[in-house]
Amino acid sequence: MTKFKELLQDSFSLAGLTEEHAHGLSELAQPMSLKSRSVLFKAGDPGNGCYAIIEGSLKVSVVSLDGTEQLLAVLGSGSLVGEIALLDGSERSATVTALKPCQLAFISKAAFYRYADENPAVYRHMLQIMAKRLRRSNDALAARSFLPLNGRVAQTLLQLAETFGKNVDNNKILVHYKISQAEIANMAGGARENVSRVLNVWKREGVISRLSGYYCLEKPEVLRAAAEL
Amino acid sequence: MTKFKELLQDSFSLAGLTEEHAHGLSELAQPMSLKSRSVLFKAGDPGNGCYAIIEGSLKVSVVSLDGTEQLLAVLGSGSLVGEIALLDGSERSATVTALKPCQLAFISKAAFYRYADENPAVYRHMLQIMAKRLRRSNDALAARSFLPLNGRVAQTLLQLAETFGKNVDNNKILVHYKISQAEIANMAGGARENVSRVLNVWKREGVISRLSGYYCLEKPEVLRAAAEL
DNA sequence: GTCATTTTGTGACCAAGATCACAGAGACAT
DNA sequence: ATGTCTCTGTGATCTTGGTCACAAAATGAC
Repeated sequence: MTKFKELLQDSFSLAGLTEEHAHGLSELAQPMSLKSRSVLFKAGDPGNGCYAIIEGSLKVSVVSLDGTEQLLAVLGSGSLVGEIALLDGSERSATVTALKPCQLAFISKAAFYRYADENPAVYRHMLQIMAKRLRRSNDALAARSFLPLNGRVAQTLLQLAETFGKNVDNNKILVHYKISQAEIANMAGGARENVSRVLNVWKREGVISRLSGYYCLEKPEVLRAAAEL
Repeated sequence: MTKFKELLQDSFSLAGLTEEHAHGLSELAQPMSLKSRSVLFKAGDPGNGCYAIIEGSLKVSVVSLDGTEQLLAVLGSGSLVGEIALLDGSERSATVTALKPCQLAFISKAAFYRYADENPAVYRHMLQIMAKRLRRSNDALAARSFLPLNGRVAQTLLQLAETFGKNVDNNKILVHYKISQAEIANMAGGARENVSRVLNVWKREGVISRLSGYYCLEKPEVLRAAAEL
């Protein structure tokens, strides 16, 4: 078996599928890679398949007329992107851009349905993923209307921790991913300057710290409290 | 066949399933009804199934600690509610309350999966619904960060028009659903007073009007322009 | 009808956060 | 090391929209 297929299988397993289905799907997928900063697709493009992230990370965002962007998610290996258009047959709903060099696996619409029809577990799994996404999206929306900026920043940090966090010590979480304030601001929906202020208050209070460029959540419970609806 | 099952079948057909599957599912569903203003379930409750709306309407909302609520959607007959918890096996993600007396059909988790495993078309259909929901949720989030209040109100009106609108004349849309400013404000994410101001500006400009309690979108294109990201 | 309750309209004020304007720090290429 | 970027911190405004406070309408109950 090729290296690619092994990785792909791992990726699907990670995402919660059985060994067997991960293998089956990996047979149907097209390997491809993407340079950092390049765009996988833009909102409005036609969409005829989805991608599994084998390695690397990318961002899902919506860009407004004046060029400001709202990040919907930052995804790492083991995640799926581009499912929405695959599933409802409409155009791509957001823009996806590589943040780091990526190894992807493209699964065409036809291949997906062909395989899933034979293996309903794949459908169940996909539905589960969609449910999680919807849950998160609704949470973000609720946060936008209930939480002040610091709460939204807390939420964003916790979300990043979910995807990129490594537990260290007693419930301290190291976010193993280089991220700028500007990006956090785009996710939290606030101005970069104000995010900076919020972050500094927490840094002074020892709630978070920066270790060689990575954020470390020293007291996640404080953040969780701030993000409470 | 009972009246209930007929209605249910219609409901599922409306939602895009074939006659045959609508019939199959209707066999598995439990009829139930709900008085106006009563709560179907609350965020945090355990969830073991979903509901199809045969008749009536209800709202999906998230309530904050201090009691203010954010409406995620207002759903009418032919829609499905409560799928998220059904699909990811977690607790209910939002609170659902009847706005008008409702006829519902409860589909248990077990019944759903039993039937869907035999009929993959049901899975495909469900995925399509989820994709649409996710799309809308993401749009709302983007609107929250890009659009000023009037844009969000415009978006809300157009969304209501999608669910409850009847086309009349040349592209005028009558929203056949009684809704208060307070509810519009909760959907758009703004204070009721300011929504009132926005609405009045449009009323004066002839963009919208009220016909015996119902809003009528006289110039939907103006609203669409205002809601443009 | 008449009274009560819920919606709606509008002004005056206030506050959270956006925007502007820089200065200092790091990163990294040559 | 030196210069060029891109990131970060912080103060000083400015603006949107939230909050408060009512009055006027509309709706419903009896």
